[in-house]
Amino acid sequence: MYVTISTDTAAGVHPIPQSAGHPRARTRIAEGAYLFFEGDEVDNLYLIESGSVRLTRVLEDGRRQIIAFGFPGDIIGFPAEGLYNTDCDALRDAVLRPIPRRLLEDGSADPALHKALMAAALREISGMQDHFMMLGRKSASEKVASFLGALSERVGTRGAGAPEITLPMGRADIADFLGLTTETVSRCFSALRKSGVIRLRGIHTVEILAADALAQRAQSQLN
Amino acid sequence: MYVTISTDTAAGVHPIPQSAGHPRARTRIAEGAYLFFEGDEVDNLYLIESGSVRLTRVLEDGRRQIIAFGFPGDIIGFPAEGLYNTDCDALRDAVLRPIPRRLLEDGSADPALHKALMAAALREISGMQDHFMMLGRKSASEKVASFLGALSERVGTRGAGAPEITLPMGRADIADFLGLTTETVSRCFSALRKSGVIRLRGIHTVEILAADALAQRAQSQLN
DNA sequence: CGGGCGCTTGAGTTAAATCAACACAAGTGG
DNA sequence: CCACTTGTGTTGATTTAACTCAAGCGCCCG
Repeated sequence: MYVTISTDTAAGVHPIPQSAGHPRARTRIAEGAYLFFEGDEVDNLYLIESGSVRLTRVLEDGRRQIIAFGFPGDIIGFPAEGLYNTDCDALRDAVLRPIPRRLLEDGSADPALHKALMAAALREISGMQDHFMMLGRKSASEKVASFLGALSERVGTRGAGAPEITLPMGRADIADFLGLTTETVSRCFSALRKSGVIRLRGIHTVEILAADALAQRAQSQLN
Repeated sequence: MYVTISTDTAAGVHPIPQSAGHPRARTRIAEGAYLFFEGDEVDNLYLIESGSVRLTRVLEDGRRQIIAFGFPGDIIGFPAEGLYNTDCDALRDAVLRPIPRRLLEDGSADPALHKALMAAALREISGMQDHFMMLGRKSASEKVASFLGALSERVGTRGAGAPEITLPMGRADIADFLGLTTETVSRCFSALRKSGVIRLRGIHTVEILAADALAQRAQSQLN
């Protein structure tokens, strides 16, 4: 999840063929369990079918950066020099479809899937570039607003009432994704709440009362 | 240039075949000239043969983030949904080998090149993740030290004397790459100079007097 | 030689981090 | 069933790293 990929873009243009990979095989990981670690040999990529995961990098001294959150429809586990380049664990119980690595590297075995994987990798590059802009050049409140806006696009419900997001991650995860502290994230949530842009229905459910105002705040810091 | 890609890794493992693309064709761009803009249709990727380029994204209000610097051996211009996702202009006069986009997307035309391009894209993803860690979780002095260390690895000279880097970019570019201001970058350079880690021979030439100390400072802020 | 741009340095300000306390819910065990 | 612990989130007070504003310097180029 790289903050700008809309559901349309992510799922629509190059859908993963149903027949892909091991058509039947599924990998299940329980909340908190790890799927792989940075430096492990890559055997499979994974298509997330349900649940959500967290891709992290850690510095020796413990500082952590969340590289991405993975939601249903996302493909995770692209190798660099044959190795995973992040840790991956489940935020919520997840079901994944393994896709053998050779289908990424060898175009002849399944051309359609190969193309879809390639497109996913390229989309990942593009999405990460938005994340750069966010990490490097946005204020705390802009970051949080951008994050909520992107999540709303990607995994929000769009029913009759106000759009709603269920956050599978905690404040600390959001902080580590945005390059902030939990306190700052919390304060930004509070500010959005107090100005009527969002409403919190429990800690993990965000109602978006004013999507336009949220979009404003994602680009300029008019409190 | 994504801050951790060593020359070995970048050039060694999956070299771009000499025959690639239009074997003879070359594109030349003069210092300051643009090669492409964000949103342009991608016709070619480019292998940088000489010179250096700058890949940037700009926010409506003018805030700028440099996504990457491109040096000889790098491949730039990976499309997302068929479009370039950054602007690209030359820091120094550059010579580029165009590689038709279809050779990335169609594996059958030139399998070896296709594989090499795929590997380059995957390496790019991995490299960007290091950049995330840097933007999100490192202090200004750590960022600058990391940057100089990475540049030294990538384009430094390693002769008899002290290793040396020729910076093709100005302080403002470094700032926009690291998510800092020019003033802060300048102060970090001065701090490194005053503590004897580097020496400046003119504004664009950095001698690394203590590579070990530089590496230290890239990970922990012992001034 | 003069002008201008890019770099450096200093002083003051500010956004976010840090430090600290507290609230609240969920889970545990007596 | 209630005390107690534990984890997570919120809020407040204070500190600090980096930004902003401002001035000066030096180098390149006409």
